[in-house]
Amino acid sequence: MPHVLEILNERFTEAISRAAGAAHAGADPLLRPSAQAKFGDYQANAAMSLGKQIGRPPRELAEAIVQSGRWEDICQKVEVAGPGFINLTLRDSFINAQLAQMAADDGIGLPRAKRPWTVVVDYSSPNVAKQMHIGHLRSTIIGDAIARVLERLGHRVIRQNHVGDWGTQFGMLIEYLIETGAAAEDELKVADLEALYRAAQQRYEADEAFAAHARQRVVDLQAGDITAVTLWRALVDESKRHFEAVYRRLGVKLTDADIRGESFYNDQLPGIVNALEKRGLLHDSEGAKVLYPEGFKNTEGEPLGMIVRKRDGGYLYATTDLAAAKYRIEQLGADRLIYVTDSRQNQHFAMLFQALREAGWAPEHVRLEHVPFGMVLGKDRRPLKTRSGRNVRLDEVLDEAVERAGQIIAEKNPEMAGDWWRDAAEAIGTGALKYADLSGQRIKDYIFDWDQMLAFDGNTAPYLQNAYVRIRSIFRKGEIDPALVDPGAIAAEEPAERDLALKLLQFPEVVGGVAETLEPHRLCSFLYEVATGYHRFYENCPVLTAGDESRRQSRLALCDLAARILAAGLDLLGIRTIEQM
RNA sequence: GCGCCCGUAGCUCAGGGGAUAGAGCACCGGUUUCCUAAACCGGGUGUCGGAGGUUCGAAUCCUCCCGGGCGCGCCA
Repeated sequence: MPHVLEILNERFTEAISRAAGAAHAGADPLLRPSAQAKFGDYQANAAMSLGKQIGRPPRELAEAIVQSGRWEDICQKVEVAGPGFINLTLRDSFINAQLAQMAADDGIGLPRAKRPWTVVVDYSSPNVAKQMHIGHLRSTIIGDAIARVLERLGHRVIRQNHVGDWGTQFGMLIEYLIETGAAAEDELKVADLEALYRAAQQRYEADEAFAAHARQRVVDLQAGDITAVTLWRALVDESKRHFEAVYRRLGVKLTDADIRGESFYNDQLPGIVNALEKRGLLHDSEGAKVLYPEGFKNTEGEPLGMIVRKRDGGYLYATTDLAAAKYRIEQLGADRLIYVTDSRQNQHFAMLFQALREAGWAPEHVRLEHVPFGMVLGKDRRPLKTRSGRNVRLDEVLDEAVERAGQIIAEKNPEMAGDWWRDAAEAIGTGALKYADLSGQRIKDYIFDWDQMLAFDGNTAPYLQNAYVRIRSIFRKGEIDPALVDPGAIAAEEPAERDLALKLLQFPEVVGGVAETLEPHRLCSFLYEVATGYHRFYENCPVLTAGDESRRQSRLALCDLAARILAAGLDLLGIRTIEQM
């Protein structure tokens, strides 16, 4: 089912090629929702630039486009205004028909990709033997939303959680576990991974003999020594349980099956270096093997390189990233690679992508995309830390979010109690936390502010959840089963109804935009507009007491469609809706 | 030094070639015999960091500058 914008686009493309010549059949009509109500519902801005291009007065060209087009069935008014704007007012019957189609569709008008991509989304990527902290929040939340959106549009999404499960730090951890006797227990239980890490690190720094043993453990581990490997695996498993618990609470779709850590690529690394060497891409620099992707310069204006093998023969993250990308393209069949990491890694990914092209591992048709995001800052505009200067743990953040949400709803709706209250607190608390992260342009740093994210006014999750709750409340009160509402009954009459209807019809194009730009905040802005539109409708248009029955049915159907879009949109963001709050 | 990113209302943020730059918060004032007032309505905010340039048209694109953040070979 083509959505409104697609239909308009098609009509305009036709009209333009008729009015301006077939040579301009490909010209973008530049359709936008109108800036102001008096300019209609949509406006097409192509005549101005196109007129200039082909040497015709823009207004005249606009008139010609209007004359050449077919509008009667979809527009009640098409007029040229100002220097050459074409303002469209959609026909109510067209709006209603589109709404009916959308409402009758289980997918609420979201198209399924005709040629699905295989997309690998790399996100979250916490470190084994460390607690997940605030630094993992954005990648986890943004990555999950992106994966959900692509999945919903019918693409084959492969989540990859590239956990840090390898490296020299495991030597000290293993040595510490042995030294303290924890290793001797039947089942390794690490109450606090962070504490373990710190304790081991302290020993490492304070005791030279311990450090020497730890370094030996690294060698043992790499050599496959049974004791070292067993303890390493225990640490990994323990960490996975911790990750899993956080993901479940956060409502993030990552599971154990999505974890493919750095260690997975270990035995591929020598092959990677060999292959690069064979292609003549590597240079020797003080004993290290270095690849110089074209177009990168260092301080002195000399080529900037990526070290793929250290002087001592060890490998680095660049090597692992190359191996992982190659694996994703060749083994997983990916034609779109998405990396959700903080913006500081911009250059690293630019170089990585260039290297992948030069090595021939990423053919031209494979899209390589880094999805960078800014930092989480405190109100003081400094990176968020605890009072003692440590990273804020994610489980602590979640606890606080839920607790604060619980207090707020207890205050606003004292009748809620028990499981209802607890469930609502979870949904609102975690929803607020996630939405705050998703609703701004992801490239910017964002200021972490509990009061703001949990506010019931403004562009927040609770506001959206409340709009949904108010709709559901109507159906409860009227004892009406939404499944029995007739999608064809919608007849938007009042301005508030019409505004809401037009907004709802934009859902498919907005979701499509997110899939293209990988910017979830566009969906947030849209949902916020849906919610404000709904609240306005709610104030102006009684539903249950609408008077005549067909109007009542129409409004019920509009309510249900709005509820479904709010719920579906929030679900794409990984945020739950609830029945009461 | 080189590179990347950011700079929009007092605060938090949308808007990324189109008409008079928008929300929320905060501040003031309204609205409830009526489906959740957890809402809605009204009131006013701006050298869009600055200067040039491109364009019929610039917050948006280009150049330079200022301010802030981050990154620049054996960590990830």
